[in-house]
Amino acid sequence: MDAYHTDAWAALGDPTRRAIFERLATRPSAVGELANALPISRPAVSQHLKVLKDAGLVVDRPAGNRRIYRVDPAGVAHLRKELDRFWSSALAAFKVAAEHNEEGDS
Amino acid sequence: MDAYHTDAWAALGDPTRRAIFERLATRPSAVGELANALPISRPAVSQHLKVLKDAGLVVDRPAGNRRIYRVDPAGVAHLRKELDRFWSSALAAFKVAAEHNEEGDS
DNA sequence: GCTTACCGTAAGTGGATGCTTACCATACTG
DNA sequence: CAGTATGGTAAGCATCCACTTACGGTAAGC
Repeated sequence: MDAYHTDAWAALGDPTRRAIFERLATRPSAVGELANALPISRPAVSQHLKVLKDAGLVVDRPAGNRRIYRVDPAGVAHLRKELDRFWSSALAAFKVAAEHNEEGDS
Repeated sequence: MDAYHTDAWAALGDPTRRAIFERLATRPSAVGELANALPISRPAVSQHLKVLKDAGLVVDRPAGNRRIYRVDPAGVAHLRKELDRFWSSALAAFKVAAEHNEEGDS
């Protein structure tokens, strides 16, 4: 339950997917609705949504004729945690290096 | 001064580059040193470093024979800010949707 | 000055990827 | 039951990307 099929980082690495994700965060939408607001075709949006869904970032729910996509809370929390870990591990030693900024190799 | 050549998100989307970045955050290293610790060749590391450098995430400094790469504070701060903006814009409306979680359409 | 170490770049290659059009399945509408 | 709307998927394609080997160029060691 804590392992996702694909990397959320890589999934959001694509600008188009980031745009889709941000738009979904603003408001859950149907596929055609997203495609209408983006400069790409509807199948392309569908494929992007598949990637996002595979990464656990979005979930879909059938709503009559259409299919509503929305941001997945669990995936967001997971990514949030991963980002926090990344930052902490990155900035921890980084701050130490900043202290040695004056001169340390001599 | 606030525009970077390439996307930091996309740069860190690659797992190998994330590993390099984290390792550099832990401790500044030379190219061969990184290549020795990774399952890829030295030129591959060089190319990854070029991408990271282009994204403003790392800086390099010649040290005698070798070339030391380290994390760039400005790039890290920039990415941090961008991530914060992303999260705030994403989670703002997302929280609203969570309140409607009980049931709203029936 | 010659050899060795370190590194960036050029060239080439296999595989991933983002996009398109075409097609099929499902659900609402008359 | 047709006809329309919505969307997932297959097939094809052009591009990008990560990696390799080969080469050139600078700095240290003898």
